[in-house]
Amino acid sequence: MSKFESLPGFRAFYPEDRARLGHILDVWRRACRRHGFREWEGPVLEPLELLTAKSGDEIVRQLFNFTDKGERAVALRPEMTPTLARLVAARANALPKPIRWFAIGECYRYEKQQKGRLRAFHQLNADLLGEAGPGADAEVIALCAECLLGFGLSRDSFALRLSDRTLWFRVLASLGVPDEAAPAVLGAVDKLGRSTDAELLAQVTSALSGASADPARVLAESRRLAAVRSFAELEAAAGADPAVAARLAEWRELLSLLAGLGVGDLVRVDLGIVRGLAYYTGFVFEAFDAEGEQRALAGGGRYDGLVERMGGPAMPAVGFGMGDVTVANLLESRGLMPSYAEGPDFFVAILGADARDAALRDVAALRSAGMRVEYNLRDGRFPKLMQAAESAGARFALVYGGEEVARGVAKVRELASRSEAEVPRVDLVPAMRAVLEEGFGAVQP
RNA sequence: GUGGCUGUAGCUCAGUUGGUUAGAGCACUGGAUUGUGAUUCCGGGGGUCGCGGGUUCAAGUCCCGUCAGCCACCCCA
Repeated sequence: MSKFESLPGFRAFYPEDRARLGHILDVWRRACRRHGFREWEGPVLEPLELLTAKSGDEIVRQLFNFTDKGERAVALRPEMTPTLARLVAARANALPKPIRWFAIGECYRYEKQQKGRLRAFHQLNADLLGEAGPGADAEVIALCAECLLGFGLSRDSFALRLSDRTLWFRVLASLGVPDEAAPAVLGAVDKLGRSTDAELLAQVTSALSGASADPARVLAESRRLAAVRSFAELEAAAGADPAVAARLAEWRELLSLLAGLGVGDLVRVDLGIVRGLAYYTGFVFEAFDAEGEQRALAGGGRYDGLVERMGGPAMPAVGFGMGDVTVANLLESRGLMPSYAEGPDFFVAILGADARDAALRDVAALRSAGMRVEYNLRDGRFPKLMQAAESAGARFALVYGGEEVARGVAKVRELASRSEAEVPRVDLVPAMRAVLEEGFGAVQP
């Protein structure tokens, strides 16, 4: 055991772990590209004030922040959205709209870790900026779904809860809640299932201090709206307020677009989702595990005011984030995590010193042709070498002994079937290319 | 940040009322085996029992502290 341990919440990735992580990142990247999103990347270390500008001073508690040698207050990025806002703001007028961008990067949060939550994790962020209509929301929600379907998850194993902070704001306004008090009331809504009635009433009362609205009525109406689980219930709950009714038209459009994009069956209306974050302004959604643990897998929504607040022009935006830790847990529990070991194409088994020179020439030739080749560094006997080839994860072994070299051939062995064929060494590269493309039959007599 | 549970080999674990030099299986590695791989046999490496202190003739074992992991809160960008 080493004297050193890794820092809490930080992971090291052995090759098999890295292969699993790579699988997740690959699936995300492919899904984003299929949707026409372009990848960007930002700095891991950012000025502290970029992060507090977005989320307020309270988040410093959850940041890896310090003062660097130039006396700058800096922090490891806890997310990528502030960086995105800065990049977009800097070229806002030059970028063709809509902007479809995604990023995959490691992010850091100074929190006490537990299941599904570490201090360093990889996160996918996908954002669509410059389009205010429901078409953008639909596109991003569909992409979120595709980023999970790409793992081979069945359509009933997860779902997307869809809610709407615009609708919440309008309902609260019709109850006499002033705009500036609405986020605090939604903070109470976010805790509906977890706090006692007395605590909730106290929180709403405090949020409404100085306003004319009746806290008990606001709480009761909020409870009713938060219980809405379908669009039909939503229509019924909307009431007579024309501002609320107008919003339902955008709901209809969004639901229709989602159906058109083929993910309508994955969406569940759930007005109980309000997202704690104050900067969300419209539709918000959460992907969650529909079986068993019901854990949250991704979250996002519309944040129309953020780019402007970060110093850019007014720019509508919608996006989501998805972390590797919860996704990995889900795939493991569903048996969907591939356990492929990245083996070489060929294991060259060198039986003796008299064959090594010829074998290494062929190793070099195969490698130059782009094939992945491993070989035994010290001479070994046949059984051990076949074991070594197997445990290396190779599909084929190439056997080099004195006999083969003397006759100018190499022996090709398919490890799984244990069948063999001989190939003249002068034809080795094209023959092995054919084996990889067409299978072992390409060299069998 | 608060609370609960748990720390013995890479992994899963055993270790007696405190008592010799801390063990097993798996894994790794070498040999039996000088060209056809899953068996078998023999050998080897790997532990300051998470770390520090205390009690004791004696601590993996009891006590305190600390760190780490897991879980629940908090938070969830």
